[in-house]
Amino acid sequence: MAVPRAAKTQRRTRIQEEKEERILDAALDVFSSSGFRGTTIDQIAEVAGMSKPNLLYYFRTKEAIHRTLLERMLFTWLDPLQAFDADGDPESEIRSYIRRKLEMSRDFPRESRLFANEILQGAPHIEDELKGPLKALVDEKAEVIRAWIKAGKLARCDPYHLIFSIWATTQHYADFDVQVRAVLGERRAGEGRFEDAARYLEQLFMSGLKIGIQSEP
Amino acid sequence: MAVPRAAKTQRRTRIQEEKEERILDAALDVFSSSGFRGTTIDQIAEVAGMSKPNLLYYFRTKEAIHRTLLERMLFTWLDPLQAFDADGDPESEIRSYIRRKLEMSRDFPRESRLFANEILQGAPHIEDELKGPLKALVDEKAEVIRAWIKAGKLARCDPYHLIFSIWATTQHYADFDVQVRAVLGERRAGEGRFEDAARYLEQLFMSGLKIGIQSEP
DNA sequence: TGATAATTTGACCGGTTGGTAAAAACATAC
DNA sequence: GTATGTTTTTACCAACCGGTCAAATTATCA
Repeated sequence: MAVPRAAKTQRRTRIQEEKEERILDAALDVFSSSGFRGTTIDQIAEVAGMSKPNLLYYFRTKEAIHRTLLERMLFTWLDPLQAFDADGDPESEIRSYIRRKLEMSRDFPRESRLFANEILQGAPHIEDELKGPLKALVDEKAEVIRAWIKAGKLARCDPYHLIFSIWATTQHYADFDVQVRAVLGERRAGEGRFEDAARYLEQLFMSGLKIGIQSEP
Repeated sequence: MAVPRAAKTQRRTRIQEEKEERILDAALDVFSSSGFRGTTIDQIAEVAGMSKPNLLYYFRTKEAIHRTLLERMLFTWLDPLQAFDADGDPESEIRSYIRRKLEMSRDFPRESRLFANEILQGAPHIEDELKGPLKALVDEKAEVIRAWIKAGKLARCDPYHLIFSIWATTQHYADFDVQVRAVLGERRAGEGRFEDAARYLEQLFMSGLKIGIQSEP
């Protein structure tokens, strides 16, 4: 009897781990650029270099692959915001948050697009995660920001929209990559665009929030 | 002989115009939330309240509907940037550009999501539009911004990334609407969120670009 | 080595999908 | 009325899609 995913040995074999990883990597490729419904198992199988039934031996359904990817992604997604430290000072905390998020757009664009796709379609698979853990985390960090404002370390502003604007501007470079490249043209669309973006965003947010500037009482 | 779309009369009849409009509206609904491949003709037909073959009498293929929507959308999409006036002053021009883009996110979220979907999938249908007309327009406006900076009316910054950041922050409220609502919670997710966003973004960009502030020579 | 379990394959299935054909139903002009 | 052109419907098809099954192949280990 061939029960998938090694029910007998319980411990996953080397070959299982490798194949599952290859499948998830291929699936991330396809899902992130075609969305859930736009992706076929055959496409994933082809990218992963195996037959469809073989792939389905490791993941029983298309949904199972997608679910696994979303779970992994959400975890790393919340990570930078977790690191936001109430005891740090606003300047370095916000600055490094922006930098980290931008690095994620540069290094994990597929994950960003997978997330964007999911949200665009109305977040059918992760609505609970958004309303639960994500909201809780943002609420917590918004409170931190509010405290900084009260302490006069930051310009008065809506903490939620501040967070939204950091998400939007940084993820833009992953999600709208094609557009960014098209507009910048070949000459400026190299890897340097991320450093340019970092410089610009730092300036925008730092002086936009009047961090380190004591003008206007 | 029944040639679709009135080849004989040449002029489109009232009934044709109405039906085509209904189809496009329904298609915008479905395409914007499911992407091209994720959308079925049957879904569009059902939302439009007609049978699939009847729908295909007005648009011969799924692609034809999609193409029509994208063309229309691109036109209105570039409109606010067109309005960017070199002879105006930076403060009011940028301020009103942000306001307009945000209004578009509020009033035409489906169009925004249609565009986002297309870009996410690598812009297969509009790559030429991006590299041609869009790039040309942005190049032109970037030059305007550069001139403002040279004239000391604006903080020194990369004009392209300035434009990107306005796109990103404003469109975020349409494309990531589900997430925004989830995070804000029921209490704050009403229509007022757009006014909050407008206030916040105005502050961010106005003081971020040091418009009207003469600190630091 | 052989026995046993894990992996891979090819053939297949029912449902869906984009799209067609032809004729029925409807509108319009004379 | 009838003739002509337009719109809608019914029935259909071939390709595709997610997933199953049983048999064949390969790895593991006593």
